[in-house]
Amino acid sequence: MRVTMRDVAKAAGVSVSTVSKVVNDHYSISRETAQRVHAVMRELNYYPNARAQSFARGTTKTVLLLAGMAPNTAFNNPHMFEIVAGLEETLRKRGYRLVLQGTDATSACGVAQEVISRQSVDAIAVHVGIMSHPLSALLTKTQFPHIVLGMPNFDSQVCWIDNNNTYSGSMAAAYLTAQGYRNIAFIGGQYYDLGSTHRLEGVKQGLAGAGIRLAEQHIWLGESTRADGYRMTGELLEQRPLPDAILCANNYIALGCVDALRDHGLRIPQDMGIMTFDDYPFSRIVEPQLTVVDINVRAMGSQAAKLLLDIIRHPNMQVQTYVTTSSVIERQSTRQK
Amino acid sequence: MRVTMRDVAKAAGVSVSTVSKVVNDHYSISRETAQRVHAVMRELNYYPNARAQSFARGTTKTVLLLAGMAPNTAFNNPHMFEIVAGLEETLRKRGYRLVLQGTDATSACGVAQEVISRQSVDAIAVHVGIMSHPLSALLTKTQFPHIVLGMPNFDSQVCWIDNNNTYSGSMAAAYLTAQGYRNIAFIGGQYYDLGSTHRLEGVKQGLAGAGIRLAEQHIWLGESTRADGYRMTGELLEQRPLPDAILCANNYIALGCVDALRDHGLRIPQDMGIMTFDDYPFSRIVEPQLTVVDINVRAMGSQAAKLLLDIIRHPNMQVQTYVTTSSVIERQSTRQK
DNA sequence: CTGAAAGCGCTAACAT
DNA sequence: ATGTTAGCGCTTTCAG
Repeated sequence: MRVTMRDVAKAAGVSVSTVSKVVNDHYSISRETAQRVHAVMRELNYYPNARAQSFARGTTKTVLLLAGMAPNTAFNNPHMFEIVAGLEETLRKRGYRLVLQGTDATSACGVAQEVISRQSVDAIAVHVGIMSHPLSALLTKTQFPHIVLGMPNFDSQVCWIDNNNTYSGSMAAAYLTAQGYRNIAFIGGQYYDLGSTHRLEGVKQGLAGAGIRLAEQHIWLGESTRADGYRMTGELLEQRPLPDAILCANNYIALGCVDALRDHGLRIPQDMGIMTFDDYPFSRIVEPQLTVVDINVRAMGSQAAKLLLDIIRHPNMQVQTYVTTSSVIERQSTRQK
Repeated sequence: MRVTMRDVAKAAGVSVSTVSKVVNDHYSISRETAQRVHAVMRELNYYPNARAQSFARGTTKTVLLLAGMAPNTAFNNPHMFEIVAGLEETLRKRGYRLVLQGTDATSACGVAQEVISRQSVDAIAVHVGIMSHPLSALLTKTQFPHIVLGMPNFDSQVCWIDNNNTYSGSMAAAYLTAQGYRNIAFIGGQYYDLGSTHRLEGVKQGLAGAGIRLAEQHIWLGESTRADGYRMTGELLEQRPLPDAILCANNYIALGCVDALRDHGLRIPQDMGIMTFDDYPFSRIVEPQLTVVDINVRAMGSQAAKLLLDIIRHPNMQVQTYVTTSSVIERQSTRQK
């Protein structure tokens, strides 16, 4: 039979409540009894039953992550799992566990509803990819401790955290201008792609800071695919004067951009500098390896965990925050000073 | 205040045990009472408290995954997270939850020890990347429900599941011979890389089945890196007669192989066929896109979940099994018939 | 500083 | 078919 607190209490000649206090480092316990009880616990190989603890305490020390996990998600969106890893690590260090639950945008709200009602976890993290209006309403109405990983693309009172894409954009601009580029182009996603839009915004700001204007005919927006990156680059290359560097909003677009430059016989970086965002998945595969603004999404996950634990303590607190975890990684696709 | 079973019982004019039986679909409950109680539950918006359930039942309906999750794991090893997704999906469909815990090979055993003693989960899945002798001993000694994802590279009595790399190897060989290739080479990882070794074994078998022998000078083994793939391909190309196709044990090696062929002025697939294993991460990026034996690791995760649930029911059952979830994806790196 | 005792909300014999 | 009741193992007042 499993050894319980009663067994320890009996063997140590104290009451169960004393054992409980020892387990929980209660201040009122004397050094001697604490030591004695600890010795007995070790001797009997006692470990408190986690289920009983969470029942008695009314908390699970557990956080649920709701995210889309359709087939190939790990391949198509490794960033998400890197955020998860950061989240888990920091939660673990603070005594919490992360439970994973795959779902989609339509059923996420129902799942959250049940989890909240059943009190099976202490808080919920929601990947922005499955956010919806009903879920947003549920979270704000119940005030259940939560955080959304990524800024919702609609107006919402939920707590969220996202990386500061605007800042990353201005970092890219600052880097390129520092390398002497003066005539920069941007190809990216459309208005509903908030990440791309913010990066573009930051690029404009960064360039403005250097007294440079991003010409309208040097901004191309389309789909975030290799194919559309190729197409946009083609169109861009028909403009005169040619830019001296192209900033791609993400890896997929960059991949098409590189293809297009090769097909046009333009050398990187001699004829054209290339820079993009995120160090994955392709930036190190293409020839030449790409200079990027790397975004440490794991750090963002870690930050999300910290915020979430704060929110658990203060459930009515609202946080909506950008974190900056980016840095430039200089490679061969831009000319070095 | 939260609504409990007592409230439901009172409002429905029945006892708590009846409510409990309704909640659990006990056979002894009449249709009428079941309906009435359900109605009350809905009206009061009652959901059973998960913590109390798991305390009273003595089970958590939860599985723990122990895996290495150091920074960049999601980028370097997306396969692992795809397995996780498959595991989670199937567990969820059967009423179980997956909790994630990052750890490393040295601390994994202690973590497992504590989890088992505290009974905080019903079973453990362990990624083979963090397996160790002590952990193996712990799992076999305690007979705690577990499954190792991947075959341990040492002799062990633990339960494990792995994909059938030997079979995948023979599939590759069968495909290449069917396309008319007759003089095939293999470049892969060294003996301790079990995946590569098994693939090679399968390739030999498959070729033998077609009456072809894999010549010793056409087998090169090294590190699983782009650089070593490049090196091995270079050495291979000094052999005469040249092979008509090269099988690469994985994407990293294939990447270097493609580089080397390009540098030697050999066209793919006109001068040399290329084939590799796994559809990620690079097989679709390189020019031309690579024909591969795709291994559906998500299906393996799903299979692992099913086995684990069996093992929970029969804790003394031992399973050590290979699953075959692979298929050939024909692309442009091999000549088509 | 320590102990007694009342729960936490549900499950599962057992009785009716 | 339904109800009674004794736990599950720990936490947490409240007395002492």
